[in-house]
Amino acid sequence: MQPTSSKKQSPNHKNKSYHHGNLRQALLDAALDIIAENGLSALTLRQTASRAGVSHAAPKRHFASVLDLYAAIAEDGYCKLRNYLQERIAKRSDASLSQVLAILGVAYVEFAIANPALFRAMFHSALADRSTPHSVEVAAGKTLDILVSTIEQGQEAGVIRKGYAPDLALCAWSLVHGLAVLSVDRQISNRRFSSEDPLKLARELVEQFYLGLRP
Amino acid sequence: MQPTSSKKQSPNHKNKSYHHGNLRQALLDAALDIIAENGLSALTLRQTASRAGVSHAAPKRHFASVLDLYAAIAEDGYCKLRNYLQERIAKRSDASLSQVLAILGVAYVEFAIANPALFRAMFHSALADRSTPHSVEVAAGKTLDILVSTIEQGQEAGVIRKGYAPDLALCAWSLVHGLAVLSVDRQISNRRFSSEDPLKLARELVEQFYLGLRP
DNA sequence: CCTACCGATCGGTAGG
DNA sequence: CCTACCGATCGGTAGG
Repeated sequence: MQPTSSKKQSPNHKNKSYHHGNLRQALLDAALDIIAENGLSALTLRQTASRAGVSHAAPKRHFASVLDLYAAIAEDGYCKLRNYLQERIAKRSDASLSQVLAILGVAYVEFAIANPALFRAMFHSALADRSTPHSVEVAAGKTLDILVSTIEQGQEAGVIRKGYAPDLALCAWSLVHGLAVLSVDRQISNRRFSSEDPLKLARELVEQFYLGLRP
Repeated sequence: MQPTSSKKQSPNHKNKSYHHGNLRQALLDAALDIIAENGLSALTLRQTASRAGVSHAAPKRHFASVLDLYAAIAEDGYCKLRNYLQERIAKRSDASLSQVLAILGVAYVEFAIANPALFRAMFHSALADRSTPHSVEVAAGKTLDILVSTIEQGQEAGVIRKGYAPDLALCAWSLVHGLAVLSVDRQISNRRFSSEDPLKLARELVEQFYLGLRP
């Protein structure tokens, strides 16, 4: 996967008027750059506008507040995550349902480590304080559906134990989400765990603990 | 467990001079109140001082910056978490090592849900952006040691599979940390999961998935 | 989408 | 630990 990056301006095309082809996307890219470089607390509308090369009044058309900006980042992030998960499954079309579950779990951690700023922003608690916008709910639901439907198929095939599929999905999600969060927040690398590579640990973890999903 | 709360001033004792018996603790309590009410982004030194009833210059003696304040909250939080985990184990002195592991896992989620503001602050990514202060590392290490030593004892007793204990501890930690984070961030209650009570889910989750720790 | 303003709030400091 | 300042930055808005 490729890191999100921003091209400030078109190189030789009418530099005088800053009318972007897609200012909204430019602002989203700029926001992720800011978060990646200076952390979540550094994200302001003014900084975002400045980095995107527009005046501080310009973002108003697209994002009424920083919370709206966060929501857009989260929605975009869930879409990217969903695409990444689906790509990973598509590459292994011969995999069994149990293997697909493992692939999803590892891919989730991969995504978080490859896009730490995006991942942090997606789960930033500022979003949770207010009621989550509907657009974010929808995007998150679609992404989570991949996991739920895989589990349901596994139940039909008899390789996953009975139970309410969304609950089992939450268990599987919690496991890899915890590892992803601890990795992104540097809680792991700072300590004395043997595996310097969190992905290696993710594979072992998924392999061992997803036993809890079997009949 | 009792929520952290702050007593602003002594009721009838020399109200003119705001010399607290323990300003540092009063500031920590005020900070948690602010986070609980208005979120992490609302925490500033000035607001903290104001809520503690002192001038905005007063905190300087105790916390040079907001990051120092966060570090102190995190250090305090790890100590509280450790005490809570040990209390929970002490109440069930007859439990087997496998049961102790399950108790620790559920208690971790309980702590997060009972102290959401503290839990969020402990893992606030602002801490992770900078190198974690040594005092926080020490407090976190002591807390994590409860889990590691339990696993080591379980390995000696033959009820936990072989392997580098800190790695196994990280697996167990990731599982409950993921559920705790998703609960605190309201990612669970908003969706279609059946269990309205995250603690009920935590018990099932720990019971099923800690199977991955068995030989 | 820009410039030129505004009031509010922040961290910081001098002096007591 | 307080008061009284300071420069910087923020979100917001009027007018083009």
